[in-house]
Parts: sequence; C-alpha cells; structure tokens
Amino acid sequence: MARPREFEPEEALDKAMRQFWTKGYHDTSIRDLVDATGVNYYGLYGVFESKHGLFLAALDRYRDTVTAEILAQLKRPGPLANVITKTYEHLLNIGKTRGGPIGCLMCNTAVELASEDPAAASKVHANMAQLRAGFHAKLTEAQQGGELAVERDVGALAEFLTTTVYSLALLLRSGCDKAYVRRHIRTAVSLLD
Amino acid sequence: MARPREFEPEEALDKAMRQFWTKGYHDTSIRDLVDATGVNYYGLYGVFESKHGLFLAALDRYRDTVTAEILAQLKRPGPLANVITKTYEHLLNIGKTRGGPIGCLMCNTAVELASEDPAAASKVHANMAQLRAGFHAKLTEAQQGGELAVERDVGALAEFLTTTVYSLALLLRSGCDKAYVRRHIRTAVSLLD
DNA sequence: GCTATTTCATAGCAAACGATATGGAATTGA
DNA sequence: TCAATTCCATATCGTTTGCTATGAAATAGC
Repeated sequence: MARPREFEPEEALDKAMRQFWTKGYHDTSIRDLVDATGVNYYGLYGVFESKHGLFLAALDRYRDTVTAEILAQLKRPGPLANVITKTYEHLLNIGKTRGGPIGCLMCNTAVELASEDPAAASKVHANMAQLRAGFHAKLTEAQQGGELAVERDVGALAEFLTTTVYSLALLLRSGCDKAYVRRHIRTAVSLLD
Repeated sequence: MARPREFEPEEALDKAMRQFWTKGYHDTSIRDLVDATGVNYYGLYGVFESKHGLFLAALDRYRDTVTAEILAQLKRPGPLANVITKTYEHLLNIGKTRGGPIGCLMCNTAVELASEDPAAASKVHANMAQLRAGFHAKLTEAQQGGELAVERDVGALAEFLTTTVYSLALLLRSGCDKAYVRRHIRTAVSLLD
C-alpha cells in the first residue's frame, strides 16, 4: 500500500451524476467535474477511465438511486390510481436545484445522446424496461384484484405510464410550472378509470 | 451594390436547422454548420450574427415549417380521434435521416437548452402554446359538435395532447421502434373516448 | 528512518472551439 | 476602365476541450 485516497468514489460519482444531470454531457467539461466532485484528474481517471466512462457510471448510479426510489414508490400498497399518482407526484421532488428542476437524467440522455452513443442508449432503454416492469406488475396486480378491467391492455398501459415519467421530466426541465405538471398527471392517470 | 451572395439565406437556414436538429446545439460546431450549409463563416455571421443567433433563427424556421405543418394537419376536417391520430402519425414521418428519426427540434431544445438559455426557452414555450391552441380549437369544435362530452376539461386535454407530441418525439429520438410509438399514440388517443 | 508505492496538485499537450482579420475575386456605378 | 463595395476563401486569434506528464506529499513495510 501507499498514500490513501482522499475521496469516496461513490460520493464523487454522486456529485458527478448531479453535474451531468444539470448540464448534460456535452456541456459538462472535465474541469466542471473536478470542481463539482472536489476530486482531481488523477483520481477521476484512475477510477472511471474517461469522461465517457464516468458518464456511464453516473447513469448506473442514477438507476441505483433515483430509479430505484421510483420503483419503490410503485411497490407501495394501495389503490392503483393512488399509487401511480403518488409515484408521479414524487417526481416533482427529484432533481431540484436553485435554478429549478432539472428533470430526469435518463430522459435528458435519451434526447441528447441516445442517437449517437450506443452505450448510453442501452442504459436508457434498460431504465425504461425497469420502469415498464414496475408499472406492469402494479397493473397486473390491480387487474387480478378487480381494480382494473380485464380487457385493458396491461402491456400498452405500462408502456404509456413509463413514457409519462419521461414526459413529466421533460415538462419540469423545460420550465413548466408545477400546476401544469400536476394537470398532466391527473389527465394521464384518468386513463386508468 | 457589389458582389452578390452565392447562397440563399432561407436554404442555408434550412440546412443549419437540420444540423442543430440532428446533433443538438452544443455538439454542433460552426465548422459543422459551414459544411452542412455550404456557406462560409462570413456569410453565416453576416446574416445570423453568431452561432446562437443562427440557432434562434433555426427555431423560428422550425416553427414556420414543421410546426406549421402539424397545425395544418390538426385543422383538417374529420372525426376528432381520427384527426388527432393522423396528426400523430404524421410525426412518424418528420425528422427522418439515414441514422434514424431525430425527434423534434423543440423537444430536443426543451431538454438541452431551456434551463440555461432564456431566449431558446421562450421559443420552445411559444411553440407549445401554438400546439395547445391548435388542439384546443379542435377539441372545442368536437365538443360543440357533440363528439366530446361537455364535462371534459378541454384545456387540460389540449395540454395533454401537446405534451404527447413531445413524448412521441422523445420516443422516436431515443430509438424506440414505430410499433412502440404507435401503441403510445393509440393509448393516448383512447383518452378521448 | 528509509525506500517503494500510490495519490495529489498542477503544468502542459495537441486539437477543436467560437469568432475575427486579411487579401483576392466578383460586381456595380461612373 | 476603374474605384468602390461586397462577398468568398482562408489564416489566425485567444480559449477551452479531453487528456497526460511531472514532481511533491503521504503512507506501508522493513
């Protein structure tokens, strides 16, 4: 052994994720990341290989924290429409900054990078699949409980509810106010009636 | 007068718009724009002032062409759900490239720039307002014709349908296949039943 | 306490960035 | 035909980019 690291990789990754989340991939420089994490070049490159590698790690970190929390919200017991609405309302509280909400890193990445970066696109689609599975489970449970009509297409609904997560993030990031977003939630959820 | 211009500003703007549409603002360099338009630096800067000025002009051009065509689709006569579905199906045909669909410039800009560029954000929101007005007119017409229940909230529905335009663009840009997008269209439009 | 090893801090690299300056080519009015 | 003017083509500006190299600082084993 020798001189020990002066930073916690997970903590640094968390701050880097936040930076990418706020400014996007192309508009975030390595110097921005050094400033945001407090970790020097050597440390960042030693652990994450490159800017791109750090970004991919940030996407994983996002899945393991933010997406995981969304899925946890979805798993909570309760009437279908209530749980879905609560889950969507939860989105209003993530990605808050002084400059306003910054949406969802996966949604942002889908738009900024998915078409030119296969590795990023793959992680974005994996995230969509996770959300879809979460909604699908809840919908199926509701259908079996007689809460949702058996003739409803659970697969299509799960996809729709997943896309709505991204839609809400887009509205928030683009600066629409909360009342606007809440109306969208209400309208989208009314599809389950 | 003196030496005449060797390029058509509108034609150059069209190509620049396409470039921004494909790669986004930050990832498009002035040299990319020179290559894409065939116009040299002097010409671009003489007409559009700066990269940012050219981008804002591209947003206007997008509104006057792509958004205008969407609104035209919306104004066509026919049953409500049919017209809305056709309008959404039309989105599948815009922004096609060899590398796949590139979504919607306004949606892309909402995610990439709206939070840091007030001028761009303003144009994005103006675009949303135009779409909302188009949907609102169609919905009101349908309501008056007895096609849509009078108790339905036309304002909220118009907002929802507008956001759906952006959602579809996001799905297309992120690489979802057409069947996936078409299912989303069907589910969203079923809200009007 | 000394050496080996790893990290930190910073200077520096070539390349690309947005933007401008410069000189020659093309056109007009005289 | 010849200034005057405008545009094209290109060289160049100072910065910033992602990334690397270098030397000092901090630890472990001996």
